[in-house]
Amino acid sequence: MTRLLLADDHQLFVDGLKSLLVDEDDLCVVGEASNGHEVLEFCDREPVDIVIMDINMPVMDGIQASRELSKKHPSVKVLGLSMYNDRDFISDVLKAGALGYVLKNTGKESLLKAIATLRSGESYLSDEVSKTLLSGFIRHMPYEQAAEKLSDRESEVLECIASGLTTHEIADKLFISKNTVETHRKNLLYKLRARNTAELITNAYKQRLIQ
Amino acid sequence: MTRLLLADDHQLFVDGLKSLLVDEDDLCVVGEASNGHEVLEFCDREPVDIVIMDINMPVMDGIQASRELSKKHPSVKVLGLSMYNDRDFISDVLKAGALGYVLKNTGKESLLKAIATLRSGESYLSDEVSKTLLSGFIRHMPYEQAAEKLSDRESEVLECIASGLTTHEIADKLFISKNTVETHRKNLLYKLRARNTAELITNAYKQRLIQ
DNA sequence: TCCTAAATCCCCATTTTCGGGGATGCGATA
DNA sequence: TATCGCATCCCCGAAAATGGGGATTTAGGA
Repeated sequence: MTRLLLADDHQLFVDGLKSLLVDEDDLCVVGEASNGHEVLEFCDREPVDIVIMDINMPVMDGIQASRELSKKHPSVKVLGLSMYNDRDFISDVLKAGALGYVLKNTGKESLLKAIATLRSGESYLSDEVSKTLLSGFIRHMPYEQAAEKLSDRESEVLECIASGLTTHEIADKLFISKNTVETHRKNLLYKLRARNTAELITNAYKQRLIQ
Repeated sequence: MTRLLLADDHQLFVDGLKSLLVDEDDLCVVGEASNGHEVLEFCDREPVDIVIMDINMPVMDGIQASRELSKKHPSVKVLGLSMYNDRDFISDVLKAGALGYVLKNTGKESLLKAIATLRSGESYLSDEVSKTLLSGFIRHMPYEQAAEKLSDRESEVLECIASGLTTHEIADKLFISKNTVETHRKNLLYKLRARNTAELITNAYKQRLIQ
């Protein structure tokens, strides 16, 4: 009997999944969570085999939750669930410790297969997902390593830029010189491979660095 | 017996809903669709009482589908379903002809209530949703009328800006003078209430005008 | 200890945006 | 018909961003 924890901030989706899984007699939904914190709390209290975790959740998202979980409860397996078939995104999820990733637009069979595979200790990626990952690795190898993480300060500056502040205004707000802000801006443009502010913001959104 | 058509591009969600609704003996899921076109096609073929329609779908989204449906099949009632509790968004859905709107993060009960209410010919908005709508109308009245729709050309220019093209490059791409692009850019800044390109792109993302 | 990354600061030339102004033609619609 | 929105085009000056260059300090890891 596999003990499942369902984590999704959309109650309706959780209800649907539960009702979908209740027919399977080797599966048992032992709990629900609507954010990452609740997942961690639940796993502290009760034994769980697999967490079926939506990635986009408020308070603490699925990626952060997977990271924490793999530290505190390495025996708990995480199956990532999301609508996004995006290379960087999937890559983040797997790096965070998830053993599997399933798109929300796949069917019941795929989900059951993923659960069974994870249960046996192997990892599971649906066909579409593994295709996306592979194509990414092949095409964007030089791009990949350059997609460095932003420093805290850079993220802060990025947010300010996105909200429409000019370099000078950001300098005032953060109590630094405008030259410093200019440097951060330059580094952001370089790191996000953008030619100007517009592309910077677009890429930031696509790479989920803001919002 | 109420005939339901489920429209959502996430097969897993559809499967979940179906399994959730199968217990209700006054409800009957007569079909599924994964985009707006399929909804219209299905309604051309078979009688449907209520379409439970995800708003964010590829090919033809729920808003467009609702609009078409209210022309061609006014008897078919639409229950909008989405994760977004956003005033403008909900308003668009209702304007498109949907009789109800339910958030995906509400529970089974809320959905059943919505179906029953729509069945009786009344409209249904969950508590959260109606709160959002009302607060919006009260707070943003002057803002509201100014949130005009963008023209086709403006949207096109917006996309170009977002992808990092300069005014000159956009002019070349669209075979117009750069003065024209400048004018469009100015109008975009005005319409989206942005002070500069960065805020323009940010607001465009927030108002779902791109991506 | 040495090395590196991050954060801070500075200068300068070129390009682009921003925010005013104004103008024409066209098609819809009131 | 007359107005209105849309798309097109034009000019200009001030402000900001862009893209080079260079620099110091501090904190942390190898």
